[in-house]
Order: sequence, then structure tokens, then C-alpha cells
Amino acid sequence: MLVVSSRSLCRVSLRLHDTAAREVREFLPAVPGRVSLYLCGATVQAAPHIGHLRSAICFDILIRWLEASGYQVTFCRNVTDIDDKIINVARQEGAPWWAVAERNQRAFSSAYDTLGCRPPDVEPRATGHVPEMVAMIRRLIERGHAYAAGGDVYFDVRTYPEYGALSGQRLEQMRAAEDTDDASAKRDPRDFALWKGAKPGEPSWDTPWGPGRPGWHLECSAMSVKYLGETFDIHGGGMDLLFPHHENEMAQSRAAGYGFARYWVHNALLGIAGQKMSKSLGNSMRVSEMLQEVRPAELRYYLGQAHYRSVLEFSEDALAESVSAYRRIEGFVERATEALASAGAVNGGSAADSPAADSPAAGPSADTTAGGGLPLPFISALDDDLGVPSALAAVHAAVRDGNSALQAGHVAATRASLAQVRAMLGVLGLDPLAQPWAGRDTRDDRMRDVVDALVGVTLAQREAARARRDYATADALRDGLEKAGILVEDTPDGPRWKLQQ
RNA sequence: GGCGGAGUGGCCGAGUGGCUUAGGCAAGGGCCUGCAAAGCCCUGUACACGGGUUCGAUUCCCGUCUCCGCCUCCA
Repeated sequence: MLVVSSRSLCRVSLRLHDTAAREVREFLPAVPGRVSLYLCGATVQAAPHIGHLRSAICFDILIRWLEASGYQVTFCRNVTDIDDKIINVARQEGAPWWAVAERNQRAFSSAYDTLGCRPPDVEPRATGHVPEMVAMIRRLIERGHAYAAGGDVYFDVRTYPEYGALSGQRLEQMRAAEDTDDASAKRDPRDFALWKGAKPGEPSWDTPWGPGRPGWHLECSAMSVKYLGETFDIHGGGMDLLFPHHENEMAQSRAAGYGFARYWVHNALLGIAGQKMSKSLGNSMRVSEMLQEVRPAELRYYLGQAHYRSVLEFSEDALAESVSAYRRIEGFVERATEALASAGAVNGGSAADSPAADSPAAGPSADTTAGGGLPLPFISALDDDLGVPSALAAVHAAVRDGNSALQAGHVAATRASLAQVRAMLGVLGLDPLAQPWAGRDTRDDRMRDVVDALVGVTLAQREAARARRDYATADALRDGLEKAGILVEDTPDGPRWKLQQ
């Protein structure tokens, strides 16, 4: 009788690794029921590679899990749209810097979108927030933590004793930052630029300290305060940003009197071990290239399948394994959905797979499940510092049960398994019948209809041959389809086909 | 030089002081199938190396080797 239906009450036990604390700790948002999350987005100097997407997917799963847990999440992801490389690329192309930034930002958005990442609630750009940055610099100068020198404005590291606490660096042991911009103007070699004075021909914005452009670290501090407040819950990003970027953000913000991030979450990087450092590397790791080989959901499965704090070494073989694993799951979802459609809708109205009013059915008969039809092992896996690998084990277990039920013709059990599987996949952003993957490209859908009709003719001939036990003909027809890359499966409900991998 | 992470069965990839056979992929055997495919069942028997703590360590501690990330722009 104590079963509580509200999921936020079922599980108050999300634990997250906090880089600042260097341990997994219980996650409690500052405001009950709400989570504010700031994620360092891209510096749009080139099109995205799969490492960017691994990070995006890790945090997408975190956000989905927070939302599935009943939190209202405010998600802010910035865009750094001005920096040295962008300026250089623009020079090489003879294009304006903003055109380069715009083009790459669109590529990022498209990639995020294609891989099913929930869009941020706000996606601020650095150059749109110069006034906020100027205000913050002024505040830091007033408090004695920053100084103008030679057209730049620097943060005075020595005025902030906590510097280094986040990343575990010690000032004395650090190598001096070799800022090419006349380091002589700094009071200390480790001071970093809040504002960079403009060099001839560079884009610039006017400030009390002269024309220039934002320092990279400052933008995140200024924008997070603007959109999430002086204190917010989670600050995320790749491990590579820990130092100096996040260390500097923290120093600025705290020195300015803000509470800043309460939890720091960093994803491990995607390695590219086997690859040589040839120039081809850059392109072959592009998201757009990868999607020539595998479908978006398969790429998402691969990038999301490892624990977010484990280094993932990219390999073609491992990617292929993920494709197989995902297709097994997908195969069950498709077969079960079709079988239930034909079992439910009395007659052959097999077009019931359109996601018209297709809500993931909140499991009428929840057995070992809690809120929303999610199995308990799945819930505790994600609650334990986002244990996606264990969560996937729960998915596969449910798929196996579902396949058994399907094979045995147990409709209710099949339906229950399907609901569970889809609910879990929904949290991971991998439901084959949900948003981003289903019915996205109408041209593909129409083409599929055409092929379906044509293949249907052959399959009918084959069924006829089988009926008269003319297996030679039947097999010849099947072989013919296979040569065209079409695999035939005979099921109790008749033959079905799919494209070869 | 400083900080941090990692070495698990054919492969990817979790995890734990003594039964977790994690899970997946691949392989072999079986069931099912006209034959297949798909699916289901079974099998493999792993925790870098050397010490130590312990009744007992893959899991804790020390050392060694190897690899990786950051300390400069980077998810």
C-alpha cells in the first residue's frame, strides 16, 4: 500500500560524481523539484566531431533522467562564437567571422538534433553578452581581483587563494601560461585574460578599457549568472575543460561574490587510439561522416553505452558491435509492436504503427516496476552516478523476456515487456519508435513504401511456392532478395523483411 | 616537474572482499524452422606484474611496468 505513484518520491536518491568534491555524492538541487544546469557548449570553429556528441549525449541522458525523475530542468548551453581559430578560419576563407561561426553553429545544432539531444532552454552566444561581461569585469576590478594592462584586462590569480582547488592544481607547480598576447603586461604569468584588447583587423567591441573581445572563460561566468542565477546546480563539460577553463570560471565567479556551480560534472573524452594523427583524422571523426556508415540511433547507442566517466576509445569494431546490439533491441520493439497491433486490431490493419497517439502506456500491470513502467534495476542503475551500462543490462533483460513472451504468444506479457523496454529506451533517448528516429524523413518513408510494395509481390510468390512445397523456387526468390540486400524472416504472422546491415 | 585516470575472459564494456556465470558482440552446441533468418536455452571461465593486510582479494595497501588525459585552444 505504500507504493507511491509520484516518481520524484520513489527515488530521491540520485548520486552524482562531483569533480570538485572528487567523489560521488547525493544530488540535492538548491530548489526542490528544480534543476539548473549549465553546459559548456561548442566553440564553433569547425563542424562537430563525434567527441562533441559523446559529451552532448552524456548530458542529454542526465537531463532526461532528471526529468524522468520529476525535476523541472532549466538547461543552458552556451556557444562560443568568437575566438582565435574562428578568426583564422574566416581569414583563410575570406569570409566574415560571424559567417563562419553561424555555419558551424548550424552544423552543431543539426548534429545534436539528429542524435536526439533535447534542445537547451536557452543557448546564449558569447558575442551577444558583452554588456554582461563588461559589468562583471567592472565588478571584479572594484573588488580588487582584476586589472587592466596594455589593452587587456586580467584576473589577478594571487588575490584568490582558492585558485586551483577545483582541478587540484597548485599555483607553484603550474607551468606558466604562455599567452602570446604580451605576457609582460601581466602581474603574474598565470593571470588569465578576462578581456582581450583588439589587434589590428580583429573584430572588437568597445569597453571602458578599450576595444577588444571577450576572454573565453569570462563568457560562461557572465552568461550562467544571467540565465541561471548567481548560484546554480550543475555545471557540466568535458574533462578537458577542467583546467584551465572551469578553474578560471570558478575563480572569477566566486571572486565576484557568486556562489556559482554546486556540482561539477565532467565526461571523459572519446579517444581515437588506432587512428594516426593524419589529417584525415579530422574529417573521418566528423559526425556527418559517421552518419554515412551508421544510423543516428546506432551512433547514439555507441557513444552513450559506456559510462560517462570512462574513456571510450573509438574503434570501428566496437561501433559495429553497438549496431548489432541496438538492432537486437530495435528488432524486438518492431516485432512486438507489429504483433500486438495485429493481435489487438482484429483485422489486417497493419498500418497501426504510425506514432499518431502512441503514448508509451504507463504499464497497467506493473510487476517489478515503479513509476512509469521502469524496472527497479534500471532506476537504481541510473541513480548510481548515471550507470548507463547497468541500465542497458536491464534493457536487454527486458528484451529477452519480451522475445520469449512474443515467441510463446503471450500477448499480455509481450505488451508489458514492450512498455518497459520503450520506457527505458525513452530515458536513454533510444526508443526506435519515438521522436527523432521515427517518421522523420518523409521521402525515406515513401521510398520504403515503394520497396515494401515491390518486395511484397516477391514475398507473395514465395509464400505461394512454399504452400505448394516448391522450396527450390521459394529459396531462389529469397536468395534474389538477399542479393539486393533484403533479408527475409518468416514469422508466425507471415514473412517480414528488412534491409541488410 | 605537477594533477588525474586506466590496465578484466576472442572483442567491447560493467562491477564486487568470499555465488555478479553483469550486459552486449563474436564463437561452439541445442531448440524452433521445409531450409534459413530472427528468437530462446546452454557452453567458454577473465580480472597487468611483484609484495603486503586478511580465514579469504580481481576487488584494500605498497611497489613495478605499460597506457591515456590535463597543466597551451579543445566536449
